[in-house]
Amino acid sequence: MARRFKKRDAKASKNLILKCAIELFSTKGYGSTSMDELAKMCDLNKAMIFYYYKTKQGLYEAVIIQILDEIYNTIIKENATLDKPVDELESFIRTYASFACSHPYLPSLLLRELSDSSAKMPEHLFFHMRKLFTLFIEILDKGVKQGYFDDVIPMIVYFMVLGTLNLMVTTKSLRVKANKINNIDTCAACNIDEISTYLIKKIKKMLREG
Amino acid sequence: MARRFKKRDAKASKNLILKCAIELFSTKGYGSTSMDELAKMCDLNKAMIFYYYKTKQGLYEAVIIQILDEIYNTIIKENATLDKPVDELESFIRTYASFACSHPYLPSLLLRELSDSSAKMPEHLFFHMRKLFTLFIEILDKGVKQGYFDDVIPMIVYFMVLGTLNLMVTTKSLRVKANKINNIDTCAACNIDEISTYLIKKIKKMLREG
Amino acid sequence: MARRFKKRDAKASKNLILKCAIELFSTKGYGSTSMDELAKMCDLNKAMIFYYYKTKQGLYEAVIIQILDEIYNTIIKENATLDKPVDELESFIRTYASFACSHPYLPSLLLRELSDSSAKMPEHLFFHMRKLFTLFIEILDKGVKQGYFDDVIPMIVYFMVLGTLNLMVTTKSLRVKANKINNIDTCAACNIDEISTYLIKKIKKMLREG
Amino acid sequence: MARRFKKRDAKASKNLILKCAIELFSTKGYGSTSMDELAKMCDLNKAMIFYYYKTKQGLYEAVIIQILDEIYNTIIKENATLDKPVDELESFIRTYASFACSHPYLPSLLLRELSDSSAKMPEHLFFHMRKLFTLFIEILDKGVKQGYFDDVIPMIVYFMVLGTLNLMVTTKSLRVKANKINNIDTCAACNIDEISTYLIKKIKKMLREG
DNA sequence: CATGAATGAGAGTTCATTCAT
DNA sequence: AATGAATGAACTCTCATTCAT
Repeated sequence: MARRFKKRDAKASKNLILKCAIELFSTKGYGSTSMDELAKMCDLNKAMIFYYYKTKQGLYEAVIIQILDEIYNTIIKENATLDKPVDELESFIRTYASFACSHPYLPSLLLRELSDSSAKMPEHLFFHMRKLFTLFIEILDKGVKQGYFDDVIPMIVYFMVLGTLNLMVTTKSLRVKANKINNIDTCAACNIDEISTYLIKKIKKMLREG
Repeated sequence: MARRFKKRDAKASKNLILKCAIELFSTKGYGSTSMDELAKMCDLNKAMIFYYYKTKQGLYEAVIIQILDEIYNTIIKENATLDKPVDELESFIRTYASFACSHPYLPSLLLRELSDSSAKMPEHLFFHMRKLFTLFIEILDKGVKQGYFDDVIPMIVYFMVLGTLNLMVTTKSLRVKANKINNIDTCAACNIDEISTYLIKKIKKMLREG
Repeated sequence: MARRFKKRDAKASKNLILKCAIELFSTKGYGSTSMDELAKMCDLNKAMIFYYYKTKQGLYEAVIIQILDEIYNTIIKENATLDKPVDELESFIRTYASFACSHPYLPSLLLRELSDSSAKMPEHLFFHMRKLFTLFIEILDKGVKQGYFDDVIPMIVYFMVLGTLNLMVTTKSLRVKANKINNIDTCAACNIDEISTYLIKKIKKMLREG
Repeated sequence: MARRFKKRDAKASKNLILKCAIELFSTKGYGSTSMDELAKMCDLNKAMIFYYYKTKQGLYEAVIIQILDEIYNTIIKENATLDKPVDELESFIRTYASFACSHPYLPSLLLRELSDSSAKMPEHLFFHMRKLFTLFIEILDKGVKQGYFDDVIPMIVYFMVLGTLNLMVTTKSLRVKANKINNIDTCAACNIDEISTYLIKKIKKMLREG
């Protein structure tokens, strides 16, 4: 006999919604994601979404904060064991890269959000975005003070890292396709480690003194 | 006697729609852009949009192709007068940057499109995307052959350029805001020329032999 | 072969919606009236309602204004031929009464609206309400000046007329029922003319000098 | 240790719900009142409402009965000390008026209910409505028999009293506003005693013999 | 070319109500 | 007695699109 009412595990339900929402929002974008579809995807009643997250926009913000928090915490943990800024920079890049890779939807979501009419971005969401950047700045600053780096504009360097990784991850399938058609080298076979290694090498060289 | 029907030549109407569509699609995303709004924006009947572009998706593709074509043509024209690959690279970057700046919606649209579930991207749209990249490859290749550049993975370098510029342009207002709040250096005051100059310098250094 | 698209008679459609809306709003109240039901009732697509009236609230206001206007115009026309205030008062009452009777939903709608948290009543709706009352005031004023009436507080007298007529009309079926059950005299058999006659007689007596 | 469940005695909770329900139903109408809102208003769990009153409709009926009962009992008590019908009539009017004034939501609720598609009004609710009217009839009858009143149709007189008072109370803010805008005399400054006094005087005059 | 009326499907959101605890 | 999670249906409203004129 099928039960009419699902299990009453609030945390599980709330998390399930968040998890599915991350996937949908990032693959289809905010406007093209429907709450009907989301509800069906996590096999929950549509009303539950609003029960937990009030509005679609509210859910969306929860999604972004969740992602940013995860990255931030992962990076912080990794960097705890290091002390040379060059290593910390490398760790930052590798962590972000592997995170982006294992959460392939995340970059597109961040890209989308960053490129939105950003004026109206809610404060608490904005706050989480700055946290990650501030961490990056500190690493570069330390590197400059200790003589490893020179001529640094943190914001631009930050976007060179994020922009490149995000695009490389999100365009994966596109690059494979382009490679097949035109036989142009789109780095179609590169895995994320190779990409990170190249990027790190180049960023280091670019920031080196002299 | 007032005319019931506005008399505009077809081309003007079609172009007006395209122009407004570019702005809307890039500021709000595909799903959140409504044809009603678009029609109101260009003071034309909604049915005209469908008359000219058949479907919303069709209009969207026209928008992207239009953008890519403009960039491509602009770059081609600029580069016609140059012959050193280093100069061509610089020209490519500056042209793209200033274009992105004067069409502030374009980068977000490209970011959005690139990061979409790209499998279903229509062939002819895809074709235009590759054209631009191929141009970039040729510049780098020439640079390598003539001994200016070394250890080049074109795809990654390409995304370092596009990713950085796109993000710097689209996050402008966000960066200004972050700077005011936290007093962190977000390059809030940099104009597009300064950004380009820094980027070019770093890319050159990074690709230099040795 | 059934046509997929209905006749394109804008005026007819718009009026049909208004007509049905009057009936629904007044029999079920604002909150309990659904636009789905309304659409079905006038055999039109639901979207048409919003096409013509923007929102449910907008439609509701159109309904009230429509009603008030009809009453006002009817009374004005009737009174054009009269000049003694006593006759005008009688005409006002009879016209309103017969109108209320032939539009049995109107009084309930007005009652509802009047008794709403009226602060937020839209200006143009409010305007139409005052028009009718102003007309009533003028009649009474003339009556006082010409020595027919004495000791008049127009607002209260106005509500004695409207309140009584509205209640008598809307409670018709209730009164019939109560009469059957308890054998109490609820004026169950009175028609609107008898009611008006009694009301007029009493109002006149009540306003008479001395 | 914080208690998970609030400990309120049943009666208090049940009454609280009723009290809040009266206010909501009368200010917003049946259809526009939500149980969610009601629960929030009395800081109780939504399920409790259904625990005590089974359905929304059930709660609504309880609300009306509660109101009618209060009025009835108040009037009965006041009239116990009187014996002249003229005084009883005056007492009836004053009591109802002051009650309406101190429970400003009540008249609108009664108006609403009376003007509803009254066929489906539940029997026990109907019963309470008749009780009040029967009381009024008895007063008038006595008055006729003792030669104070003449030419009386109780139902109409009843509605002249109720209709007028209800409208005067519910339109208070509206009348103030209209007075400010148009400078027409809407009795905006009258208090309930002045209104009652005028109404009583007029009703008496109107029912007087001759 | 151009218009406005018409459409069906689906959007986000709220509803009254029920159940497990 | 009391709670919060869960539900399905209904809600207002918007969508892309089509047709008659």
